[in-house]
Amino acid sequence: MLAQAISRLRQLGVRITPQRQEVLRVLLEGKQPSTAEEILKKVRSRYPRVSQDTIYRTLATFKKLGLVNELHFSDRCRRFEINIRGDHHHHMVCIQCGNAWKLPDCPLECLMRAKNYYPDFQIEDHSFVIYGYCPKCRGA
Amino acid sequence: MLAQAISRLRQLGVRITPQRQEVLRVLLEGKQPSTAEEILKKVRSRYPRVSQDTIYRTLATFKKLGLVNELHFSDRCRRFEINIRGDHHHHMVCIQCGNAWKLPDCPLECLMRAKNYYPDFQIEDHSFVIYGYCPKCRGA
DNA sequence: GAGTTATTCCGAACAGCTTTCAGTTATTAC
DNA sequence: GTAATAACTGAAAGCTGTTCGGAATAACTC
Repeated sequence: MLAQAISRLRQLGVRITPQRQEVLRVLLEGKQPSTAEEILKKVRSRYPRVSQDTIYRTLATFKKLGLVNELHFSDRCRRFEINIRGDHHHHMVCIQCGNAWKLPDCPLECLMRAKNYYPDFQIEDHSFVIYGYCPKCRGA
Repeated sequence: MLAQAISRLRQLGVRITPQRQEVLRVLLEGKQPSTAEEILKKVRSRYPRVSQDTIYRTLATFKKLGLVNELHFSDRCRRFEINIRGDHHHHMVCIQCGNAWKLPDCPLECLMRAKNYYPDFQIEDHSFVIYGYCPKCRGA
């Protein structure tokens, strides 16, 4: 998985630095979409001197290459998630703890209806997010 | 419309200040969900001394009272929209110019499927956004 | 293994938003 | 009306997530 991603980077003519490898590793391991800060923390547990803007720049690079998706939930920070081919999905997000779960499917019907309704709009992307309280945070 | 909203504020025990009335007016006039900065600019054209934090505070108050919806598109700032009863809707947003259009419907099916899939998650809200290029920005 | 050039690190800047606090004002009680 | 008071406002400072500029470093090319 990591090896795959790295060879993909190499193909794309991007330098493979230890920092980038580590960011990739963290993204692949992370089960939740992560904020830059979370990623930084994890990367620093191995490479303590990595600066936060290396993280931001790396994520920007990966995003441009399509290796990573950038997500915006209802808080102020961006989250990043590895983009695995054929794994298009949406999220259910806990307002309390910020954790996210994959939704079982995608509102395709709605997307098609919108397409018919606004035929001249050139659709590029879409997002569906459900907000609420996860089982753990419900009681607390 | 404005009078309605104001009487609703009064019912809720919130003070009716000129600043708040003006924010309401701007929101009711605005056809697009607006950023705090846009709202501030418009409010200042009548009340030049209004501070930005009054805008933020007012919007937070209105949101708490359910008078206003907060939206998150793919950029980093929040947008606000007047919440008219019975007018639940989602948005189609132009990546270029930032304008937004109301979608004809809501991905209810998808929401229900998610509900069945994660029965212990307490759903509070949801958002569906379509991104792309509007007819005007397509060519440019 | 030397050169080149992208990438990294660091400090500081920036944008959007929030807090604090002193002063003002819309509302309530008289 | 008038006074009391709790809610509100404006100004400035502060916070958080993100980006920039430039010198130093190190990955890739030959």
